[in-house]
Amino acid sequence: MRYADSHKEETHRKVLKLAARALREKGPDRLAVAEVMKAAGLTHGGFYAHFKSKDDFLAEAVSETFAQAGRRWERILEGMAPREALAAYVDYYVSETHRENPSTGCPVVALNSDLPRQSKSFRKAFDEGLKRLVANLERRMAVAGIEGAGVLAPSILAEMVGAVALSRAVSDRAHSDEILAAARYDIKTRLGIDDIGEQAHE
Amino acid sequence: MRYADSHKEETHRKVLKLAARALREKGPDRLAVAEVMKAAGLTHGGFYAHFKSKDDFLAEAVSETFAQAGRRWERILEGMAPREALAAYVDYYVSETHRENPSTGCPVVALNSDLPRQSKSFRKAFDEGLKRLVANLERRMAVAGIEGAGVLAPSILAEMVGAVALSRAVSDRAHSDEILAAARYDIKTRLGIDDIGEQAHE
DNA sequence: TGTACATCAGTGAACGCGCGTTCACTGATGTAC
DNA sequence: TGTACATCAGTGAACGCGCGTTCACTGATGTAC
Repeated sequence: MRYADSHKEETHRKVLKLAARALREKGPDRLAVAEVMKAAGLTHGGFYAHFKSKDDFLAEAVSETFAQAGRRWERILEGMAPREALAAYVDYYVSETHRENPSTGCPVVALNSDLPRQSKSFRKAFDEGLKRLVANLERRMAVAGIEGAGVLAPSILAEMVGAVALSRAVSDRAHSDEILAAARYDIKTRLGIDDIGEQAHE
Repeated sequence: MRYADSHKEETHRKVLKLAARALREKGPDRLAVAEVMKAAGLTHGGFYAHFKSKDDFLAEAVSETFAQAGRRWERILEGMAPREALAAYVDYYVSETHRENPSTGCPVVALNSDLPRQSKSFRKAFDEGLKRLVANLERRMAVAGIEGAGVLAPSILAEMVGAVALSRAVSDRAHSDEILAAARYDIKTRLGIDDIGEQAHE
């Protein structure tokens, strides 16, 4: 069975795409090589034709999680006015939907506490993805006319990450919802956009 | 070798104490039963005289991490006036020291992203510990005369957790320090105690 | 007071399983002549 | 135009290791008589 020239590359991408989801759901240690290959319709033996080691593979998968999340944001916020986009960003990030779906959500929430225990290459890939994520948020804030976006952006992200992480940890649904609502309110107030989006309807 | 009546209980406590540190450092999956027993000066075979399973053991260890952290706070803030204690709480939580020492730090930062992948008993123990942590913070806020402490406490914790988690993820030291400083400033402003502690000296 | 037995925290060998990694092989197709 | 050979993505058996778990055993001391 000979394949088209692009076939191997396509398989590589397919495996990575699936891995990026599984990584956020299972974490780096519980994500099994054989399992991901099976999900892609392949056997585990072929894995090493695509990746040097599980470590290398994980680093690529981490980058892919950030890339996926980045594309997702572009898609959701496309065409929105800067302030509306920023408000929507907060509303989507700090949402019940995000809480319920780690595998398609932000890798920072899904992987932050695994980070210090992982390999150098894993942490490097995460660091780079995080840097781009923050830069992106900062740009959106600057475009929306927020002052001091450079200092504020990581702080805003910290609050969003913490809120979603806590909301996942709390078993009581109502309490979990409250945490998210309180965070949305506070963040949008800090950004001066508490007149836009969900908050305004409540 | 027959032991004193309290011997087994002491061993149990000793193992748990060590486990609580190792858990925050290595995470639940990389924490090996044999390793913890060895650290306590025992062999792995004796483990099951103390714990029904690794799962049970982990749940106990989680509770112990929250208990340790709780006692630590009591010790540090003992005798302080309410507002000073609250400011010190924020300064200690959102600090470089906390960032550098996961094994003695807050379990919420150290374990939050592992949580959804762990057993029910693990999550239950975490949930209970978290509830007490939030209640404690809320009480300290109320005593310090903060309005709406009930809604504010989890939101404040979210920001603290997120800031320390992010500071651990960012490789650039200066940038990581900035994240913590920005979070301290924002949190203390939200609490109306930005005139106390580190912030005031900067 | 002395002897046989019960108790029980801890020992260490062994088992089974999951998983990362290796490697000889497959089989379809392109290429050389 | 046909034949021999090279290519190469993917296969699947096998290996080794770490780790959770089990279990027969140890050995010091308390207790019964």
